[in-house]
Amino acid sequence: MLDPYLLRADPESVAHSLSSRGVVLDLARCRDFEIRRRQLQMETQELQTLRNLHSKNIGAAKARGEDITAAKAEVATLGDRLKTAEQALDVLQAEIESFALMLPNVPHSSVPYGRDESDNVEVSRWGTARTFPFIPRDHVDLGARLKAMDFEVATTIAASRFVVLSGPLARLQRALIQFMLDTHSVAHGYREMYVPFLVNAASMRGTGQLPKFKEDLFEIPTQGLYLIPTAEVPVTNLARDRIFSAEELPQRFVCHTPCFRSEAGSYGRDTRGMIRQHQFEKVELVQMVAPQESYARLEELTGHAESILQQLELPYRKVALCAGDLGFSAAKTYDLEVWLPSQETYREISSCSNFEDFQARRLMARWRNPETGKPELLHTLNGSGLAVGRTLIAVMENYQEADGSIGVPAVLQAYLGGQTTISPAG
RNA sequence: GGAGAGGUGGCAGAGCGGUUGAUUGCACCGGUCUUGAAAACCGGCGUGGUAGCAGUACCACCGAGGGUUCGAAUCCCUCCCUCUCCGCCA
Repeated sequence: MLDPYLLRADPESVAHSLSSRGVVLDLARCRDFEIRRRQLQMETQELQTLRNLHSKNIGAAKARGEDITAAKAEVATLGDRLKTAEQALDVLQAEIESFALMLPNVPHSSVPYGRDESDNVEVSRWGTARTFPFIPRDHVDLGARLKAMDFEVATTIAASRFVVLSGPLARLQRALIQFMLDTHSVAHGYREMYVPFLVNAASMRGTGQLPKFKEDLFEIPTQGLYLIPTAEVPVTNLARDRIFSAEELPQRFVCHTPCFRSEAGSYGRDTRGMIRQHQFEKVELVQMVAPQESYARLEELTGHAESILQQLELPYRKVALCAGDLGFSAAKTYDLEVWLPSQETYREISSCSNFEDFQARRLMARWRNPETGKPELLHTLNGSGLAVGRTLIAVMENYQEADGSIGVPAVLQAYLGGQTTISPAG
């Protein structure tokens, strides 16, 4: 959520900032909200003051043993007027809030200008794509030859966009998760977390999935719960309604969870293979930090995600999202894109964002600023470190051999009991 | 699932219809004393909002939401959560 003061005091500047991401702010509506809110609130408070005054006098009179029936009659109509004013104010404030909840975050000044994906700016590249003396297969073919990746049976068990992994690929996926968790917790200093995979509506609102993106979620209406689309939701909500001391920051968490997404808006896109599934594994990095250091932390966190790709020796590039391609809650985002030989292109495998105080305001996640002594909103960040399903694909495709076997990256061999290759025969 | 108890400030814990935003203790911050520290003593110490240049004034908040009342932390209703015992269960 945007700063309500700013929205009130200077809606023009908010409108200008949002226009860079193609969002038009209804200025007339903002001004109308402000005028009505101010008037109703003052009226309500005046009536409350009056009522409190009368009630105190009645209390005092009663204590003196005086007759209070006349005084009571005098206040009789006040209650109704107050109730009317309070209700009108409630209605208006709810209207203002639901309006504000639909507004996306303001892009940071360093975010490149642009309308969509094609305007994103490549920041760097790492590694070189292997040249194959044969035509590289995609992960679907490779998985089928290993008899370890089955989309058809998943459809009979659940629906399309699910997969069943077995044997060496199920184990390889587990090895990737272990490797990522170990790296981030031991080498990078994140605290490993295990959290609920179902969360309530308040948590979804806190990180920005609700109210605007309800259709992207899997919902359990009978329980009032939602399946998490990313560990970002439960982990960031650890800071909800909390005030951290300066010494407690930064809070840094790493968490592996399955992620559930309805992919409502992507019919027909990436229908082949494991690129886009309703359920996938992800290791997520989350930080809660003091505002003045959040952009330095974004660079750091992105570097932590990059180190996984580097250790797996997977070629990738780092891209700064342009304003028009930014997610709803993000002020700045780097995407990491891994090289997929079968598609001869880079595909997103991690998304690292600084949300500034956008999520913190919804969450009431704060820290006590030593300079002011006051609780102030902190900044939240997160990034995939990495999307495990897509990492599995990338390893399979980049490490494949002509006979359909797959080399095991050196850093994963210890997690596979020293195994160096996965082959169809075995 | 059955039976009971309870949710109050950073923590502990009073208050159970009136001047209580809330006794007290601990923690925390400032001061006196001390060579320094501790102890003792004095003072301060929640959050959000409205008006104002400001000092300040006012409003709201005692799990959440409704209700009763001139007036609710205190009474009533609904919901959420926690604890204890029994049952069931990975």
